[in-house]
Amino acid sequence: MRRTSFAEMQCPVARTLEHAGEWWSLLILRDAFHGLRRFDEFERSLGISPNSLTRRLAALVDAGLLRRSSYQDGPARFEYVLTDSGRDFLPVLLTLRNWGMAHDRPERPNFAVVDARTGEPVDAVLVDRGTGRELTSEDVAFVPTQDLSRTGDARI
Amino acid sequence: MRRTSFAEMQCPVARTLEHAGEWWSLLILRDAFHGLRRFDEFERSLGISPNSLTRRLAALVDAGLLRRSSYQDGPARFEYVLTDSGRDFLPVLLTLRNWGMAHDRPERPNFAVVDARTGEPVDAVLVDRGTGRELTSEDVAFVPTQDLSRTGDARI
DNA sequence: CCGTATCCTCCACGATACTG
DNA sequence: CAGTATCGTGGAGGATACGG
Repeated sequence: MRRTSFAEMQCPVARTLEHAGEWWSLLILRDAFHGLRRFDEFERSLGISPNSLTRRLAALVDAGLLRRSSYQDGPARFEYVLTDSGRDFLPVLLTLRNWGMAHDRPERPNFAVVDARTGEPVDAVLVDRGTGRELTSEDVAFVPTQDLSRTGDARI
Repeated sequence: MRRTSFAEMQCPVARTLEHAGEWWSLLILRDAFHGLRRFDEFERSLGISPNSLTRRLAALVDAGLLRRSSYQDGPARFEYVLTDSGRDFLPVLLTLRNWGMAHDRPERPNFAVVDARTGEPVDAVLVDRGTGRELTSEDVAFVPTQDLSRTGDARI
């Protein structure tokens, strides 16, 4: 056996890694978030070889992160657009980016609230329901909810 | 050239991928967050072959995410502990996990807000500063705070 | 117990050429 | 333009054996 199947592991991180496939996949998703949709756009942006791109695209479609959508008949043309699942990958990319930037630059990564679909920053503030007081990042921390952490055998 | 060097890319996501190395690396980091430190602990937890583990551990130490720390002389013994950089990877693991869990179960990934000092739940709501509208987890994604990424003992 | 050494396999990726 | 076909390679990872 050459490769342990991450898909069969209980851990949701491992399963995610299985679906995300290879590193190229994440960079393709990143470009998709930037609005790229067509084969040659990805090809030029990434400098990936066309056959590799074909494989990665197919894998992402297969994993349900991208959808292959016809936009022209005659000569059939397709574009690759993010599904909801694919869009849910944005936080992963953002944290990956933050790590990279934190270790390139003096600035540390900051807390940010972004639009779930577009990734655009959202100017929002946390408000305590009881007191009506605004909460800062000094006041609170974010932790996964009970629902998520208490899922039987699901360990990170 | 077999592999494009992600390290040379401008994109911080790509550079992060370069440093994280292979998928095993992320699972090793995950285990490190769970408190594992020794070779055989990782080996048993992951089911990874010992030589692969040696390579991954060395790569993570080389990338500055783990530190190889002697804890015993005589028969020299080492353990592998998270550096600050390694600890900064926690948000990546969390978002990876959230994605995996969101696609296993009906519930969407979410975060709970807790008091930074006591850990007590805080009943708070996100409000858009512009419109005054309350934001739900459907509207926004969270990029964890610096505070969270620095808490070494943060439960995953 | 904590690894290292050898050998091998498999597959992601690149190079190149080709097609409707 | 939007891919597919073919071929070759390097490196991750497993199996196994060995050592301090």
